Amino acid sequence: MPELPEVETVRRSLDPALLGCRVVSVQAHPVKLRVRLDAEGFARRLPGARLHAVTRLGKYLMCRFDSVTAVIHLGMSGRLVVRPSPTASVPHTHLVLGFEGGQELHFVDPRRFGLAVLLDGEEIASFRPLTQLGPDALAPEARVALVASARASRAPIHALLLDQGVIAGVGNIYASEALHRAGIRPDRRASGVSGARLTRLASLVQDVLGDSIASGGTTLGDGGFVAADGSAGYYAVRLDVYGRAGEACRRCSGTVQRRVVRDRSVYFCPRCQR
DNA sequence: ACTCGCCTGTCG
DNA sequence: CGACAGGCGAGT
Repeated sequence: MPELPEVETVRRSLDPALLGCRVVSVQAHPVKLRVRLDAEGFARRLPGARLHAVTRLGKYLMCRFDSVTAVIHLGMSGRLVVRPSPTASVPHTHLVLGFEGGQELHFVDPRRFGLAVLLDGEEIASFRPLTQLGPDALAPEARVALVASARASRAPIHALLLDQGVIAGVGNIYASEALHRAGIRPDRRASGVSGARLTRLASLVQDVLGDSIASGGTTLGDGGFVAADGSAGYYAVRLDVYGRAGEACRRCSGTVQRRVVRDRSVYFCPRCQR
């Protein structure tokens, strides 16, 4: 479910709640996520450790403790929620960290496409899912990286935006939204888009991500994304095309179309996107 | 550079 | 019942 703005929203809501606090208890279940959750490792290594920082790269969160870092990815359905201790676990809760000060961090992921691993400094430097990421989509160098990759790629521009090895953090919602803002059809071959339009697209990607963060991310329907304090994001009301098939384009008199590409929905306005 | 599989839940 | 869901990676 979460893309960069939602993960950043979670990160910001974790900071005030847990930063500087020590882990006092761990409940972990050895469920199969993207990789099996090492319940025994979490339970053995985390108690007594202090949380020093929560950082983000693309859609990954890194919770840095004294000598280990928990790397967490929310997949499609993952949530991180902070609750007062004790709070009963909802179904599909795979990890609960109790912190001094009476707070609990719950990691819940019904579909189990997410990831939670505990790594030391050496392991994190070679952890594949992280090392193969491109620059974070909000970093200045992401603009250069996107333009350079697009010039060399025969893939549709939409696929390039979703490629985490090019820039990290854009998912299905914001790929459609950025292309709409840029007036570029999603199926356009990346190398066929002019340099000027690519440069503009690269900026607009950052604009749409920033706008969404400012709104606390996108929450679609019930059971959708929530920040760690349980609050929903309200960027959904500002979406131009995502989820709006058949509705009026907000920039021209066209009608938003939905198309399925490799089992993912792509939304665009055929009138103002070329 | 694609397809498919991984999972559960919701909605029509 | 099938369609669909905000992601990723193994395999071809």
